[in-house]
Amino acid sequence: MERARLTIESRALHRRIAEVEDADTWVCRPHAPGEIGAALRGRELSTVHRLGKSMWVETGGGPALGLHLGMTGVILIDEEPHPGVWDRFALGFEDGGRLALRDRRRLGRAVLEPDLSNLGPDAGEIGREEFRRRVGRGSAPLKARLMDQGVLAGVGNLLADEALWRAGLHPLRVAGEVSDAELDRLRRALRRTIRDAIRKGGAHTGRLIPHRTPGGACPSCGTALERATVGGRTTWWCPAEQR
DNA sequence: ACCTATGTTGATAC
DNA sequence: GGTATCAACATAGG
Repeated sequence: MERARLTIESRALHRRIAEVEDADTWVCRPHAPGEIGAALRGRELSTVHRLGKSMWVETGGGPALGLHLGMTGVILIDEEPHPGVWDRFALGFEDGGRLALRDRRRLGRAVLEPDLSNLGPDAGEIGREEFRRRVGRGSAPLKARLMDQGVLAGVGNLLADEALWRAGLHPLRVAGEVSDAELDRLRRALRRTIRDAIRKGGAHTGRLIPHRTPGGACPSCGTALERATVGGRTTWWCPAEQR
């Protein structure tokens, strides 16, 4: 999502919106077709922000446009519409260019004035004390706690596996029983993981990620990785190094 | 054909 | 209230 934000920041700001493709009522829910268009036509994108996996674009006095990529969404600027039907939402600019949300699975969202009140602080920015307070509590598995967007915004399945592996912490540990020293270690690993992911282009660039597959081994010690469902998501970890 | 998987998240049930 | 489960989407692969 930070990649998408930077793309918009560098290539789409200060361009005037001439038309809006908002006919997909699933991706644009709860808006009716034409509603986003009516609100944004004639506006210019002024600034773009991100909190965790959510992004919003301010439109110089108009309503903010919230964008979410779901699992398969990507932001494209000035690209031709895909031959298929994967462009679920788009802004057409006065200069002839275009900003598109291309999303095969349609789990992404485009919405006016997005509600961000259920999100915790950004996972890459949170301080030590608040991280301890928010993550180190409850009876849920540590990984589930990490991925709870109300606790911490921005950690998805891959990032969680990668950060826990780097920190040497078992995903099934009870969150409330993790020590402060371990939480500090986890926060540092998570920060590093997020920065690396942003720099390299995504959470899939992590070191553990390529090995999250049947027969995969820990890239550090060679032990066969274990797999289970944790927090509803497929989870891989090294039984030798993560405790 | 049927079942599984997926860089997510919301509504719902216990 | 916190936690777990299922459903929403579309596609690919065994």
